[in-house]
Amino acid sequence: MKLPPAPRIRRFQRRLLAWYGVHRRDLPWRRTRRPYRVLVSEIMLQQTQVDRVIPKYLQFLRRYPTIRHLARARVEEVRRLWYPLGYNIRPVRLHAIARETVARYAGRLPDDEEALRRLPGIGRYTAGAVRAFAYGRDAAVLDTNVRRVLGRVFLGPRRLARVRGQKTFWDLAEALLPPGRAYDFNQALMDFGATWCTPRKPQCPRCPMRGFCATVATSAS
DNA sequence: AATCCGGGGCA
DNA sequence: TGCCCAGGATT
Repeated sequence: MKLPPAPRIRRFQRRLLAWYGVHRRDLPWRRTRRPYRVLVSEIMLQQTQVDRVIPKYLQFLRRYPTIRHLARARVEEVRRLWYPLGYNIRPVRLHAIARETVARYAGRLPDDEEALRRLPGIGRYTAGAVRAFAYGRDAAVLDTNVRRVLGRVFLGPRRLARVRGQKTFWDLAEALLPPGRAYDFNQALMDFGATWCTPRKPQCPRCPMRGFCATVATSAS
């Protein structure tokens, strides 16, 4: 697809980061960059809302403070502690990641995409999240929030309706990433989608992207 | 690229 | 009830 022109990209980056400075959420996993904690949060957040993850994240880390604690645990116990987050294959895979990381990587989670994605339960999103949030790398993330924001702002309803796969969105997410600021930019993008550019009743009237958003421009109101 | 996966919150 | 949620694995 045709990527947005450079000036628009810069304007989007600037306005998103400015918005983030004012409206960002204070979430437990933003208080650390330790790879293990980032990993636990990202696995829990797969298809699961932030508000349901927070208490379980804190409880899980109290029970398994390090990746070695988790690796030593019995999988059945980990599975019980997971309830009621759902997708109960996730704790099994997280436990397997802990054991494999201790066994093959001396307890240090890999920071390269290929090694991360060989681990069970880590796909493109989670690999990018670990690389950006734990290791400060310039890695893009694409989740349901980012997809909605980018689809609205840069594609608009007409083009959006014709998009099939995820490639368009990944290309956009990578093109927009400001080098050296992937942590804040990715967190900002997800916060923005979760609290401003929401599925229903988005905050268009006071949206910082209003001037160039491809969707607000076509909406009746 | 399409489908399936588990469970809870909310309009 | 139906939609939505910081996706990944399998086909």
